[in-house]
Amino acid sequence: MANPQDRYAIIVEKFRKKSLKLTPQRLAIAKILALSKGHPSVEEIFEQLKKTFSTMSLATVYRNVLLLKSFGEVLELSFPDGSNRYDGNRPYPHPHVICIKCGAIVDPALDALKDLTHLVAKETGFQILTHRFDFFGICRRCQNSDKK
Amino acid sequence: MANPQDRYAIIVEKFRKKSLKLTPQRLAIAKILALSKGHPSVEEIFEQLKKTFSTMSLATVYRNVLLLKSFGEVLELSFPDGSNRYDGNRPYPHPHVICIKCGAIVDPALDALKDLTHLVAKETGFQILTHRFDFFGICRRCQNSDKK
DNA sequence: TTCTTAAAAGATAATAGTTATTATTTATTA
DNA sequence: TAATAAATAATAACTATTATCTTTTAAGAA
Repeated sequence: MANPQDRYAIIVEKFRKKSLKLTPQRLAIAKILALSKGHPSVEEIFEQLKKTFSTMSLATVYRNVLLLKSFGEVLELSFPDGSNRYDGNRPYPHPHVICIKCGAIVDPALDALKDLTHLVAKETGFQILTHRFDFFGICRRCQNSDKK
Repeated sequence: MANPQDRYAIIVEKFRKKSLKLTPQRLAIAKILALSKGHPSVEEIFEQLKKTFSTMSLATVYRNVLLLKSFGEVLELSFPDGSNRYDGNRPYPHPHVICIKCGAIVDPALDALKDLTHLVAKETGFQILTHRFDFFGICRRCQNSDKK
């Protein structure tokens, strides 16, 4: 996991370079995404910030997440059930392991992937630009709680 | 690719076993999905069947795709842009290569994946149930047409 | 073949997540 | 401190999918 403070500084610098305003709401959203351990959803970011900003609007969260996505500073993970989760800490494609019971998302180390990309490019003739690798299953905690 | 006729027969048999009616619309949807070379969307299935069934309803396509999905006879591929495509020919998880220009979807042969699943299970403690592997890029045809 | 009926189709309303719009507020710079 | 371009807040609009309800039909029985 990248240092959250470094990621936060990088994102703020991106805003500054593009002469975008550093509003408190915007910075707070950036901070949550830079931490981003739990891969939060827009709704979760919104709920968390309502405590600090009483007038916080859901649209503001959507707007800024969209913006950061367009900068390549946030990775969007959309799931078959329609839900979207975000990673501002590691905004480049990487594999995820998702618990279908509790929704937890874990980043496994899987170095073998680079080789796969080359293999696929060779086999299909595609120029591969990005990828998405997700494993779905049940985390250790949920496996244990099921046994009770 | 599995034999489309076999896949069609399997799906029809599934309907029969569950005492579900074999309506012409239902059978036509099943046939398109059993072929399913191009990984059609609901909209594409609907457009194609309107030619044969003048009163065809979009809801009927959704209803039957949902049904087949619940039987495990169709694999749903949902994409970040919100689009959904379906594979009734190989309804089990397998990797895809998607062209971001023309939307073509190709199934590469990638035997290395089984090992990855075991690796991930070992590393994370998850019980892995399914997965999703997508490579995004530009197909050979679109690479060539760009050069013009 | 005709009759019965449970299920499916068709048409459309409802839903949910996201994006667009507009008036108000605010960060930034001079 | 004032000017203003941009962001926020509130809400309307949009889109893909699902639910509802009425009409039609497949399938088994008489």
